Amino acid sequence: MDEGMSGFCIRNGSVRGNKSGSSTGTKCGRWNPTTEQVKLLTELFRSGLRTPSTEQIQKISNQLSFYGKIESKNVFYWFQNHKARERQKRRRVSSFDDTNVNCNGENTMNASAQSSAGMHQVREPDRVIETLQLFPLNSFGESESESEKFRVHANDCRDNMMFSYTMGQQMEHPPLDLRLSYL
Amino acid sequence: MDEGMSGFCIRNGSVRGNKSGSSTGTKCGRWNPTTEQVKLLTELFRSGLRTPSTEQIQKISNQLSFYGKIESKNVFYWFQNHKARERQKRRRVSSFDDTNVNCNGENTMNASAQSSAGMHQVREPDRVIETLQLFPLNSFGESESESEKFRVHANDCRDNMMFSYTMGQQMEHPPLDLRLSYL
DNA sequence: CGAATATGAATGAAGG
DNA sequence: CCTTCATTCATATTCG
Repeated sequence: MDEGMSGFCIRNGSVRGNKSGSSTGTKCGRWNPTTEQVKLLTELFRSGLRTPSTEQIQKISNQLSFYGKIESKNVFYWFQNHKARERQKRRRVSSFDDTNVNCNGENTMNASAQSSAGMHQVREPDRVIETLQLFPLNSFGESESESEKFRVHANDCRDNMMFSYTMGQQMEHPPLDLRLSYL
Repeated sequence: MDEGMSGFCIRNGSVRGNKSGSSTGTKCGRWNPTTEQVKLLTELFRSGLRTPSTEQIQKISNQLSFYGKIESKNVFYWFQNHKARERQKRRRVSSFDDTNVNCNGENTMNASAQSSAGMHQVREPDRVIETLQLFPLNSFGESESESEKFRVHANDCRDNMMFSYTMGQQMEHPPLDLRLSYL
């Protein structure tokens, strides 16, 4: 089935772990952030930066270009995605069955994946905020964070006491109603 | 040979030897759907469900959890992949010169792409963000010696200042200044 | 066993 | 901001 495989975008660097050597030829295709870039971006994110302004994007991109090719739009998209997924992640982790989550966690995910799409990793426990804000803006991380969204899942994603009927009750029949009309 | 792979592609081997014998390899690697789960998911797909909403995903996941460990994100990914690959095959089969040979457009980083990327952001009503003063006190900003004369080429409103000099790594003056106070 | 394949997972990029 | 698409990575499974 790989005939005609869309391989026009030659897989250049393959993994991002490129540290030396012919760094990503990066002929075309999409931006492949280096480890350092991801790390720094994550740091910024953790520091509370969520939606950098154009100027900030410019500067970040400029600085990060030291580690590899990068454009402003990459930074822009990165923050967009990171933020969005950080939020979506919360929603998607079902708190039903916890038999899976505790398996010592982060194994299959990359470093950035954990932050981005990783599941219930410990979110920033404390972003040692040495923040010295001059004006009462909303720059603070969590204060302005969830803005309009209320946190429905206030409790942690641990094995909270969900009403797990899956184990205790012996349901003689699976309550499966997967009809679209029901969903 | 580089010992790189610094943490990013953490392909930890801890998950080795998964399910050697144990049928329900509840190992933490990746979700391994059971036959019933796949069957039901396929049924739903065939019923026309393409991109379930969050609620639907939750319900499906919930129902399918009867057959084994599953999370919402598994359902989400399943539909994503299924749809994408259905399309992919489609595309492969009809490898005719479709009108949209726009694989060319994949030269993503061009003027149009940049402008578009920047576009969405420029719409920002430039609130005086200069007040964003944070002191992350993280490690990457240790070096004080960096000259404050950083000049970002803010010449153009667009972000057309990318110059990827991915030449090498000889200059190892790592310290960048990504402090928010600077940004 | 090792390559080829199928598929789960992740993420960059874009659209709306 | 939220959703969706496309591409790629990683791994389980199958096959020779």
